Amino acid sequence: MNTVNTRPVVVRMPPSPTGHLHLGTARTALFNYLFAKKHQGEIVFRWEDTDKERSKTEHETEILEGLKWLGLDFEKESSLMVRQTESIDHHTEVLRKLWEAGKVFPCFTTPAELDVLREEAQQNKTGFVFWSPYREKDKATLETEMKSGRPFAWRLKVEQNQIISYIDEIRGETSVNSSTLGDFVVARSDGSVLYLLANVIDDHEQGITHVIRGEDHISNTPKQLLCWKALGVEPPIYAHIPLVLDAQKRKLSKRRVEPGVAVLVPDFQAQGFVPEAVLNGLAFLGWNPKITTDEIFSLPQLEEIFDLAGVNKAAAQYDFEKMRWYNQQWLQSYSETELTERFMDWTKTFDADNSILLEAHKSKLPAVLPVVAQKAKTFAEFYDELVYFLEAPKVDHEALVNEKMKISSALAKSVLEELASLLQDIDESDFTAETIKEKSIESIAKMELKNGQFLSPFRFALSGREKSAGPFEIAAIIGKEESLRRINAYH
RNA sequence: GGCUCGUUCGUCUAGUGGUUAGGACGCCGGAUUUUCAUUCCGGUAACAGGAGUUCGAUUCUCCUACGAGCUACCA
Repeated sequence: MNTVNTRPVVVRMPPSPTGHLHLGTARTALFNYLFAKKHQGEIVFRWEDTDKERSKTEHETEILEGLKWLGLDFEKESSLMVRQTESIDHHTEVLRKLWEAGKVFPCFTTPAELDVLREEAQQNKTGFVFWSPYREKDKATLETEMKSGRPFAWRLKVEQNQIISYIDEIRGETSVNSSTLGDFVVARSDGSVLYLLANVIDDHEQGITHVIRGEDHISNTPKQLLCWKALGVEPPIYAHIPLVLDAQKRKLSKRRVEPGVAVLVPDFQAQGFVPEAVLNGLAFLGWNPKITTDEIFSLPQLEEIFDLAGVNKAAAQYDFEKMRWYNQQWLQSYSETELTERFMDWTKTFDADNSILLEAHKSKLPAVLPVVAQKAKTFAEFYDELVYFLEAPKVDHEALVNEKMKISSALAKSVLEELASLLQDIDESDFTAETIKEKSIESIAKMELKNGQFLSPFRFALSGREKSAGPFEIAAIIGKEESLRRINAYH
């Protein structure tokens, strides 16, 4: 299955700057990047910007920046960065040579006529295959026809009834009969070359050895192989990676996904994912290292173990929950200071309102954030969990009462009084979660209470919540003075 | 409709001509915890169907079913 190829590896990354940075695009970029790294190869980054209507520079920026955020710095890593529009003249030149060589021909069948034929094929329940009546006309006739100004399209003269087969690095051998292809269009009348051919010309020009792209291009491959043949050069190795599907098993698209589910790289940024996690999750969508069951890998580690053989054939359904899990794993792997730094950076751009408050409490964050990271999976969920560390909750006497736990208003009051003196007695320097816990247990025994009867009012007075981080941790983090202030607020 | 590709727990996947078909997410239960979460332990659940090859097929072959992609003078 391995095609012997002694040339140094050259892959390419050819995005169209016509939209946002989609998960699928990012994954294709990742796989190309990893493959190149693994084989000490080169990367050609090519903007396929020939669609002038839809190509936008802001998309270019977003795509490049988004990839860079993920850790894939193509500006730095690419041996060549080009725009397809720069080679338009060259495309036209190649087309002219193909015409001279009799590989392509002008076809004067009009779009309207083609529509009729398509309709017919549809009704006869056969595939629409078009063999142009102009394919066998002699050159001189066609030349004069062209000069007449009649509109035409350039078509490749496809040999009939030929088996076109190739070995896909991921799927093995696949073959198609050229009879199902017909003479397909490769350029417009004005000589502007279409994707199918332009792509091949560029790949050739740039010495691409491996084309790693999405499965949605699989049916283009036989046609492109024919283009390579017309050019008279050896084609590269093709590898088609499986599609990413949504919950309905359709090609993943931002539009069809449930609200809150991130699909575009900017979505992940806004929700407070860390790039390592997104990249990690992306790598495992349709790929598996096989030699281990570990699933947490950094980019450098992936560079080591990545192998096209580990890429799956079947399309993979996208699971946002698992992405969130990857994020939590990464969040928990950071040191206090790193977590704080990353979180603060994130709030500055994505949560500016709270950023100011957080900045004011910055010194507390290293202690608070690791606790928060146990509960929240993304930065966007952090604030809600850490706000009570920073600001005193509202006093609410009634919420202290809990019939189920047998906490009466009077009991709550005495618990908080006990707590106040308990905390007061602990020395500032010894105000740790452990000590507070120790003393609390003594008080619980002394008052002959159940743990919950004591700790529930404790938790609520500090956090204003029934569910929160542990009261000992909160107290230790906010400190003696603030803890007492919150408890005494109930007097 | 035509062409092409694909099919192992709900999801991502490992795996082999003979395995108790393994791991992860999710879910459920238990332990720890005052709670939620974390952590630890345990559980749930899969080889699409049929035929063939074979002593034996989840694994090899064929057929069917289902799914998806493509089907532009877009990329």
